[in-house]
Amino acid sequence: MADSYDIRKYKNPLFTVDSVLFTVKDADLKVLLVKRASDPFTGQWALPGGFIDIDIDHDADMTALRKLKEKTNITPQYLEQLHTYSGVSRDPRGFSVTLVYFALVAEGNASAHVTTVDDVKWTSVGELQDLPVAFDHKYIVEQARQRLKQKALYSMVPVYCLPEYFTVGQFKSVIETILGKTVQRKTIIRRIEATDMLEKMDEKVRSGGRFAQLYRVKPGVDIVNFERNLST
Amino acid sequence: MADSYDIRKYKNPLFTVDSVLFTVKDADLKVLLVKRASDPFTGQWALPGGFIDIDIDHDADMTALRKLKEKTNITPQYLEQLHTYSGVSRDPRGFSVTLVYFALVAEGNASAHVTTVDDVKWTSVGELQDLPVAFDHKYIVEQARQRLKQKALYSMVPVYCLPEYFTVGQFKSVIETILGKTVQRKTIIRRIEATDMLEKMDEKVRSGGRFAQLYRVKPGVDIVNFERNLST
DNA sequence: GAAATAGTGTCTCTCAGACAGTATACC
DNA sequence: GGTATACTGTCTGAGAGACACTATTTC
Repeated sequence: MADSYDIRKYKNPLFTVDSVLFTVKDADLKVLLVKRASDPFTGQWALPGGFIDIDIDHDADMTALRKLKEKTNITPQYLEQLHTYSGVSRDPRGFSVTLVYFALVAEGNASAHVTTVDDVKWTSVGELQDLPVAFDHKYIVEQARQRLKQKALYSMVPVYCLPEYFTVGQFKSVIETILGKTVQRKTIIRRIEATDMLEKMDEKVRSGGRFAQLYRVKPGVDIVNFERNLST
Repeated sequence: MADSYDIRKYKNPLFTVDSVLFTVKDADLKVLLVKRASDPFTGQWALPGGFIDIDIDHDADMTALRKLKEKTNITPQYLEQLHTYSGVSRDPRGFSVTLVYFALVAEGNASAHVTTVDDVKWTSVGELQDLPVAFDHKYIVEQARQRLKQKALYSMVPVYCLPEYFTVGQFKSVIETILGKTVQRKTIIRRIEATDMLEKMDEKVRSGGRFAQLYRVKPGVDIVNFERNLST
């Protein structure tokens, strides 16, 4: 780490914390964007985020959560660091550093506030091309999507796109949306049984045909990884 | 990302870039540490790093590489981001943010300069406990070691701990050192053949018994990942 | 020859993919 | 009954683990 800090010698880069928050709605992967109210890129869409407030935030995780809460009233079910983007050319104001988080939330836990304001919206990642997006945020969303895809291959993370109680069919659908391909229902069930991360509830729920078993994530368990990927 | 920057409102956190540089020497995993010349933690060992110089560095990757070059005269064969550590309590000077890289180098490409100075040294990660280490760097090294271990299970990254030309036996030994367990030679060979990332050289080299085939990483190829882990 | 390391052949085991077959709901 | 979705049984295939076997070098 650094020697004693000399403000005269090192100009400080602009440092911000942003989040790529995904959800799955109607078999479509959505990302949360906010409309910028000030320069640069006023009026364009950008990832929710902002500056660390060192009087409030204990660390950057807290900044990410606080900014999501403030701007969108959402507390994600899953949060991890994606990457830190930096460079002289990604912000017209000069050298900038952005710590980007990658977050997941169930669609039902997310829509209440978002639908009441017009400067925050869920955007289908497929439709990002056509949208005016600020900074390098289009690229960052794509990186996050790749990470989510990878994680869906070898871990249970997609459960964090689901409501508290869910069926195998819903879980399968979320995974298929993330991967962009179908997977064998049998494979999902084998994985659920292998992990011991979920528990069966006492109730079942109607779902078109035969009633479906309800599951939920066991309280307090950690995310489970597998030693073999699903096929790509 | 952030709205317009107001220095009066947001005090800037201290931002630095550090690297955890590993190598494998004599079947032992080593990490590069430098002795601090100034407060805080003067005289203790710390990860090599420092401040971004926004007049020189195009991005933080370049800062990491520049600092390694300046302090240790090493250019790593592999470099990726590990994590960004932040918080109010990890530096006595106040809220700090440190972007930490994870890097690998062959032992032979690394020792020339290091052995001539006494404020830079390779430390066995097993011996870190007994050493006075600054900040949370002990914890960070452990996180980096876990990442390296994971990567060794599902990717070819350990080749970046090897010199340009190497044998299956050397590759096997590096992997075993990183994992702390033996692996089947057959498994290594199967993986080498599956990836097409290495090429056989025309020469063989003596190695105690029968001559061993020399390999090298094909120029320009990317790191290859596998869909199944080695067992842990 | 023995010792040491390199390399091959091949069996087992685990788990994802595939898909047929059964179960239970609604109409 | 028909249709839709839930769930099970079981075969195949890929790749890691294990380990016996052969090959080539030095002594």
